[in-house]
Amino acid sequence: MPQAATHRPLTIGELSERSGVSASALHFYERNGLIEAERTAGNQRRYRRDTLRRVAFIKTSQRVGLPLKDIREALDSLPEGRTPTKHDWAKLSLRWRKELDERIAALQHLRNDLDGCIGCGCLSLKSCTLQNPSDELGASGAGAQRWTLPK
Amino acid sequence: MPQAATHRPLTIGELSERSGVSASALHFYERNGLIEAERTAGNQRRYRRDTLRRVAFIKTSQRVGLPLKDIREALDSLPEGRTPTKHDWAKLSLRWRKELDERIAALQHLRNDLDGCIGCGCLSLKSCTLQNPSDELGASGAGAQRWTLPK
DNA sequence: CTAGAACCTCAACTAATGTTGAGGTCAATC
DNA sequence: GATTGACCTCAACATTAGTTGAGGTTCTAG
Repeated sequence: MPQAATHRPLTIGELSERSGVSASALHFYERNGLIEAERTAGNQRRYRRDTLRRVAFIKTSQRVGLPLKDIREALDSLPEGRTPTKHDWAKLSLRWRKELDERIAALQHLRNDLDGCIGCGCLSLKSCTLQNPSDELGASGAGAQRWTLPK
Repeated sequence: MPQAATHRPLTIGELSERSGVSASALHFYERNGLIEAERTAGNQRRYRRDTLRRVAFIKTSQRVGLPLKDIREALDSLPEGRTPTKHDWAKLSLRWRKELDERIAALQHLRNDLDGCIGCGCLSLKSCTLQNPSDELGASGAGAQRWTLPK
């Protein structure tokens, strides 16, 4: 018995339920170029099943604090039109993991500083690396700057 | 020679320059109860010097992703009216550090999952802890939930 | 074939975190 | 004592990440 049903494209309701992302958010992602859909003759959306993985990636990336703009850029590295292979995803994940590592390092740095800085009650504005994060993060590569909040 | 000048309250321009926070943002923080100021006879703001530390705390907390609402709650634990002592700040910092630890732990967890999950290209929605963070984070205490993005 | 669930678009709204500008006042210096 | 930079308030705008609702269409089950 072939599992034809499991290859049927997903309706927006199905994608929403399976991904835990509301239909309105899916519309929003589409408007912003994060996902795409075919249309039926009657203009309803039909999603390729790998869109599920795409949405999962979006959710996961958001959970670690990335703005959609950055997520879209990353997704742009996936092949257009065809279902991404394992290799495509792995390549993407590698970059992502690197940034995650940097984010963790930055937070640990922050925590250590907190111990010696706010923790002791000093919170000196002049010398405190928490207040001048560019000194520290800048030295460890431009990439880390991406993780500081905008401004 | 006493350093009378160093105890003079700060104008908004001075506070802005020293803290690196724009005057309009300081206005905003005041409207939202994060900082406060005395007024001169001519209605201009004058900040106690410890407001500098308060603003530093706000900035630092924002850098690790906390919303102003939470920051305000934390600051509410500081004494009203008088300059907080070292002890006041230390108490506050202790709580903050705990949350920071939890955030780091959650991110590390996320990164480890990424290795085995997106990293391998599976990103299974059913079983992946990245997709169902409540399973994991929920088990390690309600506090960790605070760190997942709202929604 | 028809009822009702699911879907469509478009516009308006929300919330957080501010910025910008208009129109007017204060204060420190020449 | 006038000028000029710093300050004041208030309202409107910006951005991100969506949600809500109105009004209309499509799909599927009986």
